[in-house]
Amino acid sequence: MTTDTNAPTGRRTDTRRRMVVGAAKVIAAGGVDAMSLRELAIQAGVPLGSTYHHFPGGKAQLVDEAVRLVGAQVTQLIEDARTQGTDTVLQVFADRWRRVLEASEYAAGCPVAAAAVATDPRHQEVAREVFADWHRALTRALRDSGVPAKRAGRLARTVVAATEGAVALARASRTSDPLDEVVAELSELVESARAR
Amino acid sequence: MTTDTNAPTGRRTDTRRRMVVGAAKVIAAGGVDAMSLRELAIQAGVPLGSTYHHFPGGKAQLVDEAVRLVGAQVTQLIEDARTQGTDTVLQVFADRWRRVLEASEYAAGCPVAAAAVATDPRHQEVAREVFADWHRALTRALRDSGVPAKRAGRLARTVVAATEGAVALARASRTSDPLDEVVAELSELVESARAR
DNA sequence: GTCTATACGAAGATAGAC
DNA sequence: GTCTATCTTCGTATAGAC
Repeated sequence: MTTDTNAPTGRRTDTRRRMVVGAAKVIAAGGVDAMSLRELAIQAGVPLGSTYHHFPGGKAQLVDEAVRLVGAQVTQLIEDARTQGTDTVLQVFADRWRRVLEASEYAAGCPVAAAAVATDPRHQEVAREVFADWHRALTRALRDSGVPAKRAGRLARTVVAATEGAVALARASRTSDPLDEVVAELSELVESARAR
Repeated sequence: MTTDTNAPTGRRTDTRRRMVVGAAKVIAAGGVDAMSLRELAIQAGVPLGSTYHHFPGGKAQLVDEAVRLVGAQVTQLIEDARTQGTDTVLQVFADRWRRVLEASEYAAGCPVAAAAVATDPRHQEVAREVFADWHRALTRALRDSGVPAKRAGRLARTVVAATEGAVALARASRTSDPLDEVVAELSELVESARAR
């Protein structure tokens, strides 16, 4: 039963997830305000009313879940790169956003950043938690690659900030050049932090 | 006549500017979508209909003017610091945003970044131009302070990206710590770029 | 020329039929 | 439990009175 992927319950579960994924995409492209439950329900092929069955907390809940989902995915990405001893965690992190940018022709960016600049403090809090997760994971990765513990935290924060900023610049200029340039400079910075 | 600050025409001109300044603040706090012409008109003490007399292009025009205004102010700030030989252009740029963050208790950020992630390509284009202005000014400043010409452009881009990203992180965490950390790292980077 | 009143659409959310 | 129809509010924009 539970292995039957065509079962009604299976489809329903899939629908719920598709709504969260769809929400993440719309938020990444236009911010929290641009995400309409109506349009999202239409795109997912479910009636508007059903949205409140799956998400009793309404729009706020859906937004939070979407941001947390992307947040967890990226945290995992960083963790995987770290445990595999990849010494280019920078690249892994930046490439994730490069793919989002290119796949959307620079229309979409980072949904966590969108939540960070939302008016609702609730969404900002979620963004804070996700950024903190990324920061922790990146700090560990930098320490693993030889950056002194005292410096790693500050450097990891800069990696998150610079990359997020580069994504915004890339959207404005419709080029991934900002991301390339920032990664190059961050690499220099990490290298010099390792040396001393 | 033109020096009479209490003249009706004087007040009108002031009203128009106040609307642009007010728009910039709302955009900085909640993004382009959060800026309502209704609320803005109320706050400025003018009827909603008058908005379209001052800004025939409607909301889009007001948004663009607001973003360009802040953009020009910051460009001037960088230029002033450069011509006065300030070797901490980084600090001047970052402090500008630190003030915005603290004055709003971390509710407001950069309106240009907000335009960069807007759905309307028109606003993104304005953001691109403003970012380009800042980039040019910062590149010149870095060259003046001894950074090789070939490196200065890349480094300036990183300064803009990292600072903008730090503002977003600061809003999420309701602390200016990210800005401090990023400025510290950027200073190291500039210093090392000067040395070699 | 300045402002009042309103048109028109879309948003989030819910009530209630089935 | 699932979906239809609707309520209320707020957005941009405009028509037309003064």
